[in-house]
Formats: sequence, C-alpha cells, structure tokens
Amino acid sequence: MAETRLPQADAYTLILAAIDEGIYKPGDRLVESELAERFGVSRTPIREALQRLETQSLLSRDGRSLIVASLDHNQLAELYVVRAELEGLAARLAARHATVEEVRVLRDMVAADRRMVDDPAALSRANKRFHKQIHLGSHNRFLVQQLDLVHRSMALLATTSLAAEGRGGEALDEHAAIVEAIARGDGDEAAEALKAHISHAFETRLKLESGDRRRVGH
Amino acid sequence: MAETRLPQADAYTLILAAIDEGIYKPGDRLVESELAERFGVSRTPIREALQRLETQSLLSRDGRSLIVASLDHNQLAELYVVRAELEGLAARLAARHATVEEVRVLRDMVAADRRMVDDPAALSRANKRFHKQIHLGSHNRFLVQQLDLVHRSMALLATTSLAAEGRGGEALDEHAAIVEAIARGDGDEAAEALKAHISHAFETRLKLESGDRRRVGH
DNA sequence: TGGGCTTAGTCTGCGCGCAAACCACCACAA
DNA sequence: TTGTGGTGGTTTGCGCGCAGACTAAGCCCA
Repeated sequence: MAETRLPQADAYTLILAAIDEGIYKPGDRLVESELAERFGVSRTPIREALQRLETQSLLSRDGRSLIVASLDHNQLAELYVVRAELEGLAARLAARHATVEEVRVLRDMVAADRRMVDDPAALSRANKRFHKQIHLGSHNRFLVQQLDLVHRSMALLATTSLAAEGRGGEALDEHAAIVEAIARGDGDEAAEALKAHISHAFETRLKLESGDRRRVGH
Repeated sequence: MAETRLPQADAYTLILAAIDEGIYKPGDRLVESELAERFGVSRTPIREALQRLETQSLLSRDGRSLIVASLDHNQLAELYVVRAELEGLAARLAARHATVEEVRVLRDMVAADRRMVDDPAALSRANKRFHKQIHLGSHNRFLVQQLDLVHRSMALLATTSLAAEGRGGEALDEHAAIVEAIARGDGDEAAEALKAHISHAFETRLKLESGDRRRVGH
C-alpha cells in the first residue's frame, strides 16, 4: 500500500523510474522476487519489464542474473559520439521543420531556465525537457525514439554535468544560440551549435569524473 | 517436432526470424496461443518475446492485441534520414578506427559480391553483411546497437531495393568507393559516400514502390 | 590443515489456469 | 430499418508453483 506511487504504472515504468532516481545503481543485482514484493505485483510482470530493459541495454547479464548496466570510460565516449551526431541531426531537422509555436516554446524554456541556474537538480530536469523539445521539433519519430534510448542510457550516469561550477550558465547560453539558429531556419548552424554543446557537456563530465576519482581515491 | 529449426533458439529469435522471412507481414495479428503452439513452447516465453519486439517498435498495438508494425510513407522517409546519418557516422568512424584486417575483409566482400549480381536474394544477404562489417569497423558498440535497430525496422519492408534492375551493380560500385575511402582513412569522404549510397537506395525504393502501387492498382 | 564431495538453499525459466476485458454477433424493440 | 442491449467466445494480464541450474557452505577424508 505504501508503494502506490502513481495511480497505475506498469512494472516497466516503475523499475525505470527506480533506476532513474538512483535507487538501483549500476552493478546492483535485480532479483525478481525482490522487485515483485517491492512493487506489490507477482514475478511475471517484473520478468517482462526486466527483459524489456535488457533489450535496451539498461540491464546486462552477469551469469544468470540481471544487473544494472554500467558504463565504462570507453562506452561513455562511444555514447557521446552517437549522441552528438543524433542531437545534431535533430537540431538540423528542427531548423527545417519546427513550427513557430515550437520555436516559441523553446525560447520560453531558455528564458525560464535562467531562473534556475543555482539549482542543479531543477536545471537537470529543465535540460532534459529542453532537449526533448528539440527532438520533437525534428518531427521525425524514429529520431525521437533513438534519442530516447540514448538518454535512457545516460540515466545510468549518476551525476549530471550541470552540477559543475559555472556549467549551468554556459549551457544556457549554448541553448540560446541553438534556439536562435533553429529560429532562423539555419540547419547547419543549429547542428553545429548542438554538437558543440554536447561536446562541452562531455568535456565537463570528464573533468568531473577525474575530480571525483581523485577525491574518493580510486 | 517439425518446427525444430535450430538446436535451441529462444522465442524472441524465432519470432524475429519469422518476421524477417516474411512469414508474418506488417499488419498481421500475432496471437500468443498461436505462436506458442507453432514453436512448441508455452505462452510465457512468447509473451516475453512479444514485449521485447514491441519495445523495438517491430510490433505495435492495435487495441489490445499486437500486430506487426508497418511503415507508412512518412515513417519510411524518417527512417532513411536517421539511417543515412548513422551509417555515415559509422563510415567516418570506420575510416579512423578500422584495422587493416577489417579493411581487407571489406575489400574481399565487395569482390565476392560481384559474383552475385544476378541473384537479388543472395545480394541482399551479402549487402546486410557488408554494412554490418562497416558498423563493426566503427568500433563503437552503441552505434552498432542503434544501427541494428534501424536494420531491424527495415526488415518490415518486404522488398529489397537491390531487386531493381541494375541497382545491384550500382550498389556494388558505391560499396567499392566507400571501402576505398575507409582504406585511405578519409572519414569525410567515407561518410559522404555512404550517405549518398543510402540516398540512392532510398530513391530506388521509392521508384519501386510507386511502380508496385501502379501495378496492383492501389 | 587443505582439498574435494555432498547437500541445502536460492533464483530463474517456464507451464498452467483463472479472471477480466474486449469483440462480434444476434435478438428485440422503437 | 435502425438502434440498443445482452451474451458467448476469444484473448490478454497475471498469479502461482514446480523443476532445473547454480552457489555456497559444511563435512569428511587424506
């Protein structure tokens, strides 16, 4: 009874949310019976949810059992390369296909987000919304789907690069530049701006990571 | 007993193969109990397989039941845009990261495939292998995974553009150009050549489709 | 004391059956 | 003839339990 989060969410959504919120961290073992009890359903829907998550590479197999997938340094780099390309494509397409209303929403988002520069958690959520809006602006369902996958994999990363000192402000300036390129209908510029934005985010993450590693003594 | 195709393949693989072979066509309804009987397992593993296929958008829901997804004209165009971008990226990365052995394999493939120009079915299989080899040459696991998804969606299309008169020869010339660009380590050229290749394939498919449509009187 | 065998416990894979939702068909009435 | 309500059959969602595999711990023997 205490676990009735949303009116009715299926096991898949529940487990995804749990990973997203960091309740289960990369490397954690997911035991069917445990999840079943936690969410108050039987093992069957849990099994189905786990398999779906496995096909999206959010879970991987360790022997017979499933664990939350973790990204090593190489995989992180590979992920960012693909992400930059796809986000760049989304920006290019958005410049061509976004409606004036969609562009207006993007502009409003950038303006609203400026008021959150000091709240990394809120900024991170706003950031997700912003990028999602660009994806939708591309009016390409496959691209949206592929980018969803990419962002879901990124949920495996505990920290957000927006937590870095000063990165929030920078990121917002970059967002503004992207939106203006899209508003102008300049696809090349929009794609380049978004690729550069992703590249900076990756760079920031790498710096954060090496910092963390030093602090915790890995 | 008659259905024991491979020693042990799970339901997921079996259903995927059945869609691939055209046993189930876009729009066909997939009934759990039917599949269970056909493959000689109970409904449980079938259900799991169906859900996995649904998360990959190979199946879609029609009311409560699952049908094989079909691609309308818009979706086809959207798919090809994403495909061109990802394949282009793969070529670019392959130019940078492929080993000499991998390049040699690509060259051999092009040479071997020239002997099949008159067999569209064999050519189609060889084509899949060729592109897969380029994906692997990128040495980017995420990219390989994303491209797998794209190609799986393309399995929903009944015809191969290689069936068009003369397309086989053209495609092989384009393959050769791509391989040479990769061999030279010229990423930009490789990406452009592969994008152009995909673009031609799409064009051919569109011509084929309009022809088909005229013939069957849609 | 150490190595191998046995045994108990855990967890996944899968079959099975019930209940609820949905669809189609039909009958009856306006 | 058309609209409305009921009813049966089909199909999915899910709980449950068994069997097999794998793990780990303990015991016996060298």
